[in-house]
Amino acid sequence: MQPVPEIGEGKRGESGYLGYLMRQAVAANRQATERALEDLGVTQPQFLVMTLIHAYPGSSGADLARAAMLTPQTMSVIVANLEKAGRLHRANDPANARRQRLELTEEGLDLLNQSRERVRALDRELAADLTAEQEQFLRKWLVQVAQRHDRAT
Amino acid sequence: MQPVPEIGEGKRGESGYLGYLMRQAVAANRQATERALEDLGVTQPQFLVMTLIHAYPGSSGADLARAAMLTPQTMSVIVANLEKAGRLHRANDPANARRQRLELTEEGLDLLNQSRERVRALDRELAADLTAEQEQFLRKWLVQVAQRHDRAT
DNA sequence: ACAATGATATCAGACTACTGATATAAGAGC
DNA sequence: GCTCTTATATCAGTAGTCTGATATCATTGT
Repeated sequence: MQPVPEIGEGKRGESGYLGYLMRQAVAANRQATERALEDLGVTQPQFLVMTLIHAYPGSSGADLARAAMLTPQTMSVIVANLEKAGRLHRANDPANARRQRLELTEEGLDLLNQSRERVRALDRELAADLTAEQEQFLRKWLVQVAQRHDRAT
Repeated sequence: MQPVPEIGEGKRGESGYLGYLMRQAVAANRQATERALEDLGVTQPQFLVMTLIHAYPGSSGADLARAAMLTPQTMSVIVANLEKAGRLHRANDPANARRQRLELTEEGLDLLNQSRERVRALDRELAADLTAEQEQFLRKWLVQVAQRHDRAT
């Protein structure tokens, strides 16, 4: 009663939907990432948001939501969890009473630096078996896929 | 204060983390898929599970969880929502009192057929600009990424 | 026959992620 | 000045996803 194929076989292999294969690969990569960050208590979305705040300090929640392709509501939850853990703090924006400037705390910056190394190592593995041409083709295709559907929104 | 790059620029373009670019592409594709299935009231995970049940009728929740690389608990939620919507029903397994055989209802099968066409159309777009060799390379790489991290579990 | 192990389903709690609705602040146009 | 639109933040509700814990059924080993 379990004729369910293994990864790499049947529809779960090279003959499956491209969309399914992408999701399968991303899911595997996400699990590997979360395992790597587990002992730091950092999730993948939290790592992404800390990275963004570090790159663009003083951004608002709305800014971060746009950058991460998430809704402001979703970002608000992630930011709240990071704040609860003492990894960022909110400051008033002198020019706009509605805006909240988000900045990493010392602890947040420290965690980000530790996390970044591990994530980078995982990322290098992804391209380990590729030639420079293959990697470039891949990157271009991934960006195109994101752009195509983004425009359609 | 919003120097946040557009998709395709800076870290969100070809120079970004491969893992990030993959996620960005998958997120865009998922949004396109959910928009295409919106009026049917079918989500992407629901479409996946209906497809699996159709391919392997009588599977248990645990079987489906393995096939979809999800935990049994997650699958239980999706199955419960599908059941609540009248798209599948549970039947007793004569050989195992614990197991529940999952099967699509008429309505579920009908929805699956409508959904499948739309998803297939989107999937063809993904490969539209690729040569046969490029597509084959891509498929192989995606499967490899999934397999690498799956083995490490 | 019985105990240990494994498989299945499910409860509880947490984090992401969405839509929809609401409230308030800023900016634009008149 | 006043309104209309836009931007921002947040509340409420739903769906998907995880880990951890429990309970029950099946199988295996002795």
